[in-house]
Amino acid sequence: MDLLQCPLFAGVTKEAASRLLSCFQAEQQDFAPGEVILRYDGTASRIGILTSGSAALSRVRADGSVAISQLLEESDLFGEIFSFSPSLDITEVRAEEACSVVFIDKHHITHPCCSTCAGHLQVIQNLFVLLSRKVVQLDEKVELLSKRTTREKLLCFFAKQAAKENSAVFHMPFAFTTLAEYLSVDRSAMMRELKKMREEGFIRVEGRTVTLLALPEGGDT
Amino acid sequence: MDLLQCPLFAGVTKEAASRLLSCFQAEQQDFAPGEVILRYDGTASRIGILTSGSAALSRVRADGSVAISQLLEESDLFGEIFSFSPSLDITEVRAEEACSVVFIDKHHITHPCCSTCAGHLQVIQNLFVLLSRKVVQLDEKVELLSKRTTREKLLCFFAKQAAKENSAVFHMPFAFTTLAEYLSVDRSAMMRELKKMREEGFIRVEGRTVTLLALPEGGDT
DNA sequence: CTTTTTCTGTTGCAATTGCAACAAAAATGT
DNA sequence: ACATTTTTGTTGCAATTGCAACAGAAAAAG
Repeated sequence: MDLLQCPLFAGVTKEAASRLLSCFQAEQQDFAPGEVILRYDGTASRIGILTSGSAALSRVRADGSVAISQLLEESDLFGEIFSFSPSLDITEVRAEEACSVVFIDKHHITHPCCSTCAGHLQVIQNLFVLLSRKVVQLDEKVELLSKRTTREKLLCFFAKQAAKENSAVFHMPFAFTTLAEYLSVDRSAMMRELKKMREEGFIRVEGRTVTLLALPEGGDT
Repeated sequence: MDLLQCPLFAGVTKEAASRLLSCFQAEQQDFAPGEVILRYDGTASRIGILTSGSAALSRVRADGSVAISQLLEESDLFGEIFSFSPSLDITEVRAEEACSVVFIDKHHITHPCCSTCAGHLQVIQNLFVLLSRKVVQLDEKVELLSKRTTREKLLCFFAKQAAKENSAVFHMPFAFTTLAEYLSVDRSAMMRELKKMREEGFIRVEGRTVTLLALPEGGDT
């Protein structure tokens, strides 16, 4: 995606946007799949905006196991300001697909260098909207993790995914191994539960295509 | 807390703030402990700002069990815009202590009626800061819930609490029953684990005062 | 087109967890 | 001060889960 067409600059003219970018001292950077985009280390000044590709924010435990905290897609925000003071777990953002990222120092956003700049106010409003979206995403994650059993977590995730694609047949956005890290459950235990659910006729799984045959709970509305 | 001294109006003169409040068509309302402040029902227009007291945003499951999603304190934000489209669970904000709340329609914030209003830009920036804080809180919650075992959840929670009070001896901000709902685990199982941890000499518990005797993991730095 | 790596699928076993049910203690209301 | 409600503390038991270890399938790399 073109940075200037990114939701961050919605409602701002191209000219104003490019002026703002230099005013913000924005830095653009590309990342290959698997590369670490940012490792949280106490430096909480930069806000990252994913302008293309996909990435994951995860906590790597001392024993090496990984818990995916957030899945980041186009126009998502990330950065250490949005994180709690670090635990012993390593917190990092890693590219899933090839990514383009724009870094802006938060200072430039919250303290307008020139409030007269056309579009600055608009950008702040856009950031507000993007941040709201992140809150929604995190809230969704909390809902998932609040489910007591693996089955409930799976059903809730599937229901949300089905709602997104507006069909009982939907596509897994990532591998089952990744799903286990996202739901923060043991992979083999998750596979076992998945098998049970298949046998009991709740779902059908063909590769990464899943069909909800009976949707008990956790969906929208 | 006086609404005009709330972080939302930081850096805004009293005069400008009261002008903005009427411009925003802000509505102030008080709630007694236990009262429902807001039940999410698909009406996603109002942003709530808790100006005094404390409240909890929770999901009530079909079987009646409760999962506390967020604990809200002075100057916290809430509202359906920050929530995922509702599941079958009831989502509600309920007062813990006596609360004062100000409701503002989001429209007034994101679409300035009069961008010339002194302080409007400042309020939007303040909202950005408050929202960032909410993201941090939610991220903290996700970190807690991502822990696999009840023991890890407890230790992580205790470590954070100790960090907040900057002491290995700290005070539980709410009842153990509430803690179980917050960690989304069975209360009796949590008590059992707590007992084990006491016996193994990890912690000491006297009423609502907890002492961390050995802090293994999950703390800050 | 191999080779290597990652992902899927499975299982036994031990440990943890949720559930139900209860008694005692503490807090709350009248 | 007494009655009532809520919270704490406990336990047995069944079910779920994590862990470890593995084999085959699929995907990625060379």
